[in-house]
Amino acid sequence: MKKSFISEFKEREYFNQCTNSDELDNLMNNKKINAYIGFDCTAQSLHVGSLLQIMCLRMLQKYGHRPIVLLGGGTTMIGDPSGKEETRKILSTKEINKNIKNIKKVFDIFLDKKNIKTKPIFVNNLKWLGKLNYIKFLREIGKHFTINKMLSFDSVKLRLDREQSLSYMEFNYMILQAYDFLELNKKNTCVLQIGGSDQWGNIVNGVDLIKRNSGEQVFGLTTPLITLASGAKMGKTEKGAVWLDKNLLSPYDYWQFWRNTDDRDVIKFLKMFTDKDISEIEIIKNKNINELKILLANETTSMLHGKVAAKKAAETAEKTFGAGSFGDDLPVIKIKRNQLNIGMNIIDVVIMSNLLKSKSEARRAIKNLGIKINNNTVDNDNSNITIDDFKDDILKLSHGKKNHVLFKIIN
RNA sequence: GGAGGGGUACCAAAGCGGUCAAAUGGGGCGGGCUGUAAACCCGUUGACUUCGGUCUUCGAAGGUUCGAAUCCUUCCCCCUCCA
Repeated sequence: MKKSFISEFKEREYFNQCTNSDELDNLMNNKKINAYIGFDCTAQSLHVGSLLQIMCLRMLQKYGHRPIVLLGGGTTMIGDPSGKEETRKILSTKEINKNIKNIKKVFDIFLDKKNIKTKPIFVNNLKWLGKLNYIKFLREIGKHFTINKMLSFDSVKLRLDREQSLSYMEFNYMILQAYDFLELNKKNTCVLQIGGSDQWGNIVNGVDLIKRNSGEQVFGLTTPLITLASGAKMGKTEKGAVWLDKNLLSPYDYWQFWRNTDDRDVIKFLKMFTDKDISEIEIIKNKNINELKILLANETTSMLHGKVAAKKAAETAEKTFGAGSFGDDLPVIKIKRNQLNIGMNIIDVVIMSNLLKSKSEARRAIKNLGIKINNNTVDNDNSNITIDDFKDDILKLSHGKKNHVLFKIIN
């Protein structure tokens, strides 16, 4: 039996809830549909927290459906209260537009634009939300929403239960998102909205609104919130977000992020974030766990940064961790030869490397034997770095096992 | 609007005139073990330092005092109960 979108969606553990799973499956097997996911534009790019949603769009294309990517210039101006404890800071239109432009690049990478039938449609809801007439909107759309029901949605309820303030502006967010769906349904024949589980309330409102407005049945589908085996939320490390943008996070660091996946999450991530067939994953799943992690890192990195970058990252990792050497994908700091004539204090060199932020931290790290030069532990924070510490004009400085920087002499 | 309670480092939470750069727990970072994993153990966790100390920090601004996170005044914010 041929796989369906919904069956694979479930197999890959993308499935959380659906307004009507059977009918949606039926519809998608008989017809190519347009489906949308909205993305928040509060940040300068997307991070792995949005990757599952992006994978959903890819899967739509795989089954011949057309993804609609909504970059919410309008809704970003309001701020979704779902899952948020506090009102977000309000961004200016200028910032939002800049973000949208940069975020779009992510989709240019992940989505196929060649196939005319599944070529993604990009929309910005500011186009319609920005033109709304308040009175007209209240009469036509607002009448379909009861406050009683709105108060029952988690996004609102949780805030109120904790007596955290929720502004009238934010309170309206769900109506705007519902209106987006209606608009896309009318203009782009969109019949499905996908989102994270925290979007369920917003999505259901859209489905209801369309039902009341035109009687048409449309669908909502959500993906689970990914929690790591360790209990933490995925995608945020202490060093910051795992960005899907090489200017914000290098391909090497992206590769490392996946390479360092908890054992217990590896198979799940292979299913979720790679194009490997489920059947293939079933076959290899008992292979050496470290090989699987490397596979995961290679697959995810090639998807985002390309095969060449992934290979380079893998080679650098191999050399750095395996051979105790280094690869050329590590961050490089250039240093002038004449700076080394008198020697440089080790503390200053550590600061220059950006491995640590303050001199105190650097001293502490040295005291804790956490700093290495060319794999030799530094045990004295007074030592000097001179030209003799360089081999072939290169010096590797390490903080811990995983953080390395190369210093390269330029003349 | 009335009556109480509170705002402490990344988070939670002690401290309530000097011994407080501030207990403890979580988180982070480093070390050990290992597999660039988990668990566990150890160290560390404001900045600068000639390693003697110095500087900035306990909601904000003033004040009392030889000396304040700790006492007083004003202001801002949050919570609980009443209207």
